[in-house]
Amino acid sequence: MGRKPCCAKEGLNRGAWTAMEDEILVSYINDHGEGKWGSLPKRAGLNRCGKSCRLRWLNYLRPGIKRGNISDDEEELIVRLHGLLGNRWSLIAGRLPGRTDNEIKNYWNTTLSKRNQQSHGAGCSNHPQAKPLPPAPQAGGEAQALPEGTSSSPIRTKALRCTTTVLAAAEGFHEQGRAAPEHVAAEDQLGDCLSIGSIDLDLEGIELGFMMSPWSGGADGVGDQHFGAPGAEADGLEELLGLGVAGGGGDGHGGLGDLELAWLC
DNA sequence: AATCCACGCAACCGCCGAATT
DNA sequence: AAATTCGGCGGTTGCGTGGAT
Repeated sequence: MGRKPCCAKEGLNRGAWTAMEDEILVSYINDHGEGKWGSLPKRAGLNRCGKSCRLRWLNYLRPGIKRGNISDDEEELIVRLHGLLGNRWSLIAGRLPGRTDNEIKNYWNTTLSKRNQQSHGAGCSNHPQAKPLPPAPQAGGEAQALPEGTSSSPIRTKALRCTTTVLAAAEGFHEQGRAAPEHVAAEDQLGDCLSIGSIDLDLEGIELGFMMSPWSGGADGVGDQHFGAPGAEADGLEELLGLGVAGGGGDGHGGLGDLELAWLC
């Protein structure tokens, strides 16, 4: 499909934003609201591409952004969510109010991935950090993750890049010769490295029920504020992850639509 | 004091799916 | 139905900074 490349236009400012540009962008968005990023620069009088404006706003200028000083609780939550979701930074960020996907991605790449590497080889403990990083979910990657000759019918709600975790569970069932499991206990498949809880898939009703195990809650409640009481039954992934519930800081990230479930049939 | 190097972070790039034409 | 546009995401790059030599 033909598509003009963003930011290809010559003469646009690139690189670090100036205070003046920030001011113009904030002022414009305060007056006119977000959106229409493609035409925003022109309307606002910014010599930037729309994507650049969007990125600047979402990651740095938006109200409520927290910068730096990632707490231990936030860090643990990042690690846990990364173990569950892989490199789904926007989803992870949606669980950390005030944090952006870019910041979490950077934090992971600079800090946590190193720590993960250091602890690699120490065996699979109860901590996901001790587990090798899951392969980054790639577009269409779920298909190749399935055994040959296996057809899959993913519930593809929005994101193609998928939850490797759930697929891994499905794979495990395939290996057990169960073509169409009625119930998938993800915890069994994932081992205690991911003590997220058990996942029940009712394929007939395409209903999901989750029994959650305790998440370590921190002093500020980051770890458990969205997940309900331990053992409580949630209504699905959305509640499990707190996606779309309480807005996750209202940044528009996350949501059940971002998740994909796959099963073998 | 000067240079080198490693690290962290901000920003860019390319791709994708959804929405629109 | 096909083409195009838009918004969004994750991976990667490159610059600035601080520490080591």
